[in-house]
Amino acid sequence: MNIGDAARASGVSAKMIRYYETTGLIPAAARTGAGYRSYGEREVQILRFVRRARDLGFPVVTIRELLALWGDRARHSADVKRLALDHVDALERKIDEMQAMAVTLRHLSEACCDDDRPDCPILEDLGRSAGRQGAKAAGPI
Amino acid sequence: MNIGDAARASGVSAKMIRYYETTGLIPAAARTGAGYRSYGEREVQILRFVRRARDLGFPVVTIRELLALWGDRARHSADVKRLALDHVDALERKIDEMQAMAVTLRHLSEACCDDDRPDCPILEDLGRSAGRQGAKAAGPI
DNA sequence: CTTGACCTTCCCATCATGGGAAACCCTATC
DNA sequence: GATAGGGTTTCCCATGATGGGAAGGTCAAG
Repeated sequence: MNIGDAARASGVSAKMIRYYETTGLIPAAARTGAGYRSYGEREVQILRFVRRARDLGFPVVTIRELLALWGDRARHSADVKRLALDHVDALERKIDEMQAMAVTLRHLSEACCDDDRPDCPILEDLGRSAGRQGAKAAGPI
Repeated sequence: MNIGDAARASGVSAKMIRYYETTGLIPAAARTGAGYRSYGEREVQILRFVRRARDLGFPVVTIRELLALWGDRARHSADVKRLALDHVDALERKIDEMQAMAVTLRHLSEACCDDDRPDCPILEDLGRSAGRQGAKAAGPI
């Protein structure tokens, strides 16, 4: 199987397969006489694993650990679970941040008259200097 | 005011101020005889605007539009509102994606025995080839 | 005049991904 | 056997927003 077939079979683009190989996430593929990378079912399996983990939002560093555990028959499932739950925590932190942004923006938008007049609470919020966002180091000197 | 003071007063790092200047997001600062960038209240105000917009998750391209509207006394508030609500939509799409990931991972983790045995539904999910994730182009030829 | 803090530009790195060029290879058709 | 088309290789560059750091110039206080 050439890289294009492996890409189609795994859902990982050929570009990314090469990238994963150079960064050591996946082992280097065997080569044909002409230098083409060659893949079998086993390799496609690994690529699918990576693809699925990416779809679940795991960063590549964590996928590296997951792959290692996957290949370790003496693994402790608790280690896998910890990686998964740590990632869930990270996801939830980001979700909370974004929800806070969305709530603020919805509030401001509700108060916006939404017509051809220039008055706009959104711009007023962004432009008001009262926030003193940068005050951490600019406090009373 | 030098760039360091402007950074402290606005909450935008000196590095980012220079970056915003080179990308044209903010106008080039005036220079002292020695070539130092010089900032006044007006410029700090702009930087705070950018900072607040970044905190609300707006991408820089959109901040560019927001800044233009901010400076346009003939603006229509509806245009601002549209930018804000489009961004809320984008946030919500990402939130939904991440929540789906978190839900899947929590389900899998609940089923994980969480001890020193190797059996793990998380790895089983990642490794199962039944998914055929890459099947879009690999279907019946 | 020295010292330390500040400023300048320039380059590099992140993270995961894509685009594109130049060269090479393989297969099918003529 | 020649040619065309599509696949593959490596290499370089770009993204977006941010930080790190080096080499060198500047300013203000002592």
